[in-house]
Amino acid sequence: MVKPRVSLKDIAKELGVSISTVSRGLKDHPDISNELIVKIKALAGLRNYSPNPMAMGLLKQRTRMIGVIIPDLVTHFFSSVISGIEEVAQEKGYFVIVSSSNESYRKERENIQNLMKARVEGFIICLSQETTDYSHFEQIIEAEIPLVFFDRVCLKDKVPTVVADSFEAARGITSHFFGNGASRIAYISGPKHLNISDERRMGYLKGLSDCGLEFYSPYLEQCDLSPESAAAATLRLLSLPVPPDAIFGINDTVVFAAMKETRKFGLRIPEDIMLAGFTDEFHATVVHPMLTSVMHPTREMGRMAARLFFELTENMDLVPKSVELKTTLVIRESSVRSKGNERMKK
Amino acid sequence: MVKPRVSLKDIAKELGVSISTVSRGLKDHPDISNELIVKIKALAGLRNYSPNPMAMGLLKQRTRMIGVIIPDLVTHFFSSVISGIEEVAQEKGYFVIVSSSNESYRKERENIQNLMKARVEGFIICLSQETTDYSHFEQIIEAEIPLVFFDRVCLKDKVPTVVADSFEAARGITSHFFGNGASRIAYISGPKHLNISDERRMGYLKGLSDCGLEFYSPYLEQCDLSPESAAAATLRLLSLPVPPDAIFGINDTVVFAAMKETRKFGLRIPEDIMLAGFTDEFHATVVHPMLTSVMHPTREMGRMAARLFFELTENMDLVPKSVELKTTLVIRESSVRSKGNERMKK
DNA sequence: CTGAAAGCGCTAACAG
DNA sequence: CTGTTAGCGCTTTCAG
Repeated sequence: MVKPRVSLKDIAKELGVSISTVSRGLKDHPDISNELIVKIKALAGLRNYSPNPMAMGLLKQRTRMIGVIIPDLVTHFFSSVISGIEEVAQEKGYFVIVSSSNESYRKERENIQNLMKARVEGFIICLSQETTDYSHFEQIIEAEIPLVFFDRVCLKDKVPTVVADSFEAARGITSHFFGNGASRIAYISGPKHLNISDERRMGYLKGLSDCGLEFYSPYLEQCDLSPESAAAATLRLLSLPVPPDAIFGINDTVVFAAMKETRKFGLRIPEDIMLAGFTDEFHATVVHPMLTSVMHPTREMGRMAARLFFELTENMDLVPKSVELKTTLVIRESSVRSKGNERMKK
Repeated sequence: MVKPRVSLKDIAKELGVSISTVSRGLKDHPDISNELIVKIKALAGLRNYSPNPMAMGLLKQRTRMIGVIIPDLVTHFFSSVISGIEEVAQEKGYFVIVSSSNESYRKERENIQNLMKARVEGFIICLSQETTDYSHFEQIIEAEIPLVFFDRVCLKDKVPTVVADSFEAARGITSHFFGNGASRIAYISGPKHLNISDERRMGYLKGLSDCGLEFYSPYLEQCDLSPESAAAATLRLLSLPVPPDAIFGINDTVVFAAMKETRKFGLRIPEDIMLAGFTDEFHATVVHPMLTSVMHPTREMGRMAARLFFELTENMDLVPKSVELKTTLVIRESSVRSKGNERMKK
């Protein structure tokens, strides 16, 4: 097994002083003579001493670990948010333990239990798609363990949250479509109970009415966020007696699937039908035509979530803050009928 | 701060017995009376007791944490490998701490230092692109801390590794191109010192000679794995007096960039030039034309790395094992000139 | 059958 | 200026 690392005791013995002297010397305690401090530090450096975090943790009851639970690691959005979290966690000397719920409520609960057992100091969580019961979160709150939600959120009166301005963004996409000549605009949403589904739906409706368009309920489609289900929703839309001439989806993965389906259906993008997504993954510029998409400040979302988390650790009585991050509509080929691949910001 | 959790002491006090009795009761020690065991377990369950991992860690000198260092989290390949690692780690009751080196040698060293300080029980690492000096790895080995490499590897005589069959795969792509009518086959490689660059290059050369093609050195291009640098390499290839009629790249990201560049250059895929990638990301089927790619068993690579890791923790004297995982060439539109979007496996 | 005591590595209050 | 002691939560001899 692993070689035991040097401890204060080892150094103390080697120097012929007591353990506490070494401990103090290492932190420049004023009571220790300068020469001793120098000697202690020299030896500690030589032996590559570093304090045992478990001993410290036991003493201070702190693990410096944050538990992060996300629906899916294998996604540009989530992995990018995690980089953001990691960035500020590292600054603060914290480690991040990521567990994926795989969009499963059961797994989400399990992950929380496991991480609580591991004594993480708190949680940063994005709800699984299935989650409609919040008792496991209440449990965290009751144990007075810091908790922050991002993107998919709940219990906003008790828990700080970071989200994108979904409403505004969906409204923006809708009127962008309209401005480019579309009048039969469809939206493929996600599970109803998710805040992001709902807010984007509201923005969509507002966008329609802003443009003087009627809401036609078959144009409001739904999927479970998987490519397969998104493809099926797309097919339903395209098969309508009067099919839409523009579609946007709750995220880019959904729209990539819609894009494939549209092409299979024999329609041209954007000539026959315009497309736009949400999140602006790297791959939006890789597909052809390049995908118009609402760019999320994903890394910043992670950073912000971590910042809220640390605010909370410092003061658990804080009134839960809700941060809404601005998004940007990045217009690309998939929603512009005029020739030219312009790429302009809203 | 966090509420202190119940300890053995709390339960012991409440039951009017000693701490050691509770400790024994919880693990069905034969010396404890059955009724006491029942009472102890009941109360422990009620109070939601779980042993403090730091106390255990201090005692047993084990943290049950694995440090994983990868070049980049925001990539299908790496996040998928990590899911695989997490899967088996979780089975074994281990946690995974992921840090990204961002392809930086400096950061890679730092991450190792930090994780050693955190007393992870060992490492699973994929080298950063910049890494050519291996002293930080030697340090891990000397400390007798378990270490496993995957994908980008080094020190194979000392460290167990999991890689894909790069040589065979590159050879396969080359002859697939040839079989589909290409004769001027180019390869965009990555940094020279990476094993994956080199093995794929060797496979490419073997493939050429298998097909009776001459090696033409301008067709062996190189990039630093960024989309920008891949695009530049592509442009150099396309601007050659006699440009290639087929290109494959060291990974899909590179080829996505090549695809964009090719289109910008005004060439049709696959009519004018065929393309193929490595890794088979999800997005290979999203681009148009769909990308032929060498499918990596990414999740399995993670699982295998974790398995090797645990073998190592159980016996540090094991002879380092090198596992090579089979890949599959998934043929899609980007490399097939006949009409029809066939999708067949090799 | 059960309790007391030592020790894992460290800090901090209390003595000198 | 430096050492001793207690204690963080737990397991494990060693004594009852």
